[in-house]
Amino acid sequence: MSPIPVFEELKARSSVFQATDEAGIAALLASGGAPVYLGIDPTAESLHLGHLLPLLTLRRLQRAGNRPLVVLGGATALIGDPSGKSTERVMLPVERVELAAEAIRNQISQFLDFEAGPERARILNNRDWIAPLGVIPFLRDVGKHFSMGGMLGKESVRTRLGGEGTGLSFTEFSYLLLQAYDFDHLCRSEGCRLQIGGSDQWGNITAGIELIRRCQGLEAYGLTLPLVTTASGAKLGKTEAGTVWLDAKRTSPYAFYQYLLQVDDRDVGPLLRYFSERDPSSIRALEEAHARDPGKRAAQKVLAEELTLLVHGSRETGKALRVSETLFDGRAIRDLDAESFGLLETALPGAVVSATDRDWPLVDLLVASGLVPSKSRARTDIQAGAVSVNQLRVEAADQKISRDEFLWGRYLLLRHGRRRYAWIRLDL
RNA sequence: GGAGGGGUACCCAAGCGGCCAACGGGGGCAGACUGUAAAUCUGCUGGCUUUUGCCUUCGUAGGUUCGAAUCCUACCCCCUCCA
Repeated sequence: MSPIPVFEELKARSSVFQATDEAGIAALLASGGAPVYLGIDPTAESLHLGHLLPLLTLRRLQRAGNRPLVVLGGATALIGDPSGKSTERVMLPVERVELAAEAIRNQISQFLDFEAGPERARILNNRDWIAPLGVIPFLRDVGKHFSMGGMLGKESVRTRLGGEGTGLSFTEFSYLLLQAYDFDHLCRSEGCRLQIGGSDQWGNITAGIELIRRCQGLEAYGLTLPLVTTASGAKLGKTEAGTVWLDAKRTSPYAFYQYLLQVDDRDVGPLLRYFSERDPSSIRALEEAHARDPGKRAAQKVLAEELTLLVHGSRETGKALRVSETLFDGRAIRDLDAESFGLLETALPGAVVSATDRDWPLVDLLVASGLVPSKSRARTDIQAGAVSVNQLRVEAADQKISRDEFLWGRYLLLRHGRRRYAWIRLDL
């Protein structure tokens, strides 16, 4: 167990954004075996970096002896949470939500312990108790406890009704009731008194607390975690190129590792505190080392390695590390052997070309490798000096690549910009 | 329901008959400098293409015109004020 109370630890890690009753929560968590509820709506078939803080916090709470209850929103994902959204959402098909729920269930499993005794984790699906509800009982038993005034006062509703947005449908407006009902349900069935969630969940969480007080006369608690953003203001894991997913098929372990390795100096300290397993004093030491010699990226390396290990396991992490060293530690690619290059092939995007041709226009190879979307873009970029082949910059847009430029008779290493690499393999 | 204002590329925002694929800013991409960082400076930024050019875009649908994002008509949506 932690040498300091777990709630204090969360605060030390800046992981507490809002809490309904700090003393009450601290006492509940210290008492041991307290069920803690975290809801995740399955809106995509993978979790992404943004889900990590709530999950890892739940994991910390479990290690401190509490019992995680993860609720997959099989029902709520069909309604759509307006919290934090400026426009009405497109409704998801039922099948998509079901697939997503299954996929996410598997991902969550790797973060929590399902074997332990009283604190063993459980994953539930709110479809199981919401779907059977009839409209009339729901409106009478749940709806009656909500005042329009209170609901209209919620931040998520006000921003949608107030501004220039697209307004808010009744469907999304009623989301709050469902999540509140979930908490009430878990309180009855599992004795759960604490819900955690992202900072945008505050309104939903407090609604549940209120419902529990009215229906059961019990006091329940809520805790929100900060929205993790980067120094440039973006949400962590959201880039122009897309989302950083936890699913290796969507974001390769190498890409995942690289994303974290490239984190802004200003962000790395806070991110370590949020995510690292290391204790606060060791994190502080790391930050100091990083401040002395930021070029080494000691802090980023720890962050990237630790999280890649957690999400993708040691095998993939080792691979991501080796590939990163090969590509960025300034060694000549020719000094490698074909076997080592084969490792790059498994980590980077690339393409296989038929050996029947004698030579290939570079623009075609760039398009085939996925580094650029079109030939015209490839030409533009070559002329801007953005492209190199086997670590040599190419300046001529009509450059052709001949067979003997392939290393070991079959591999070509393409680079676009400073850090995007791809391979071309000759199909022998 | 009435009066007015507005819908322009990823976002904001100019343009208001030809010189408009459309000023400017942001974002993004790339180059220089660095540390695979930040800041700064520079270039590019609708798509395709053998760079000659072709195709698509200024809320939607029509119309006027040699020619429209710019004018006309209808429709849809948003904002402000009045009821």
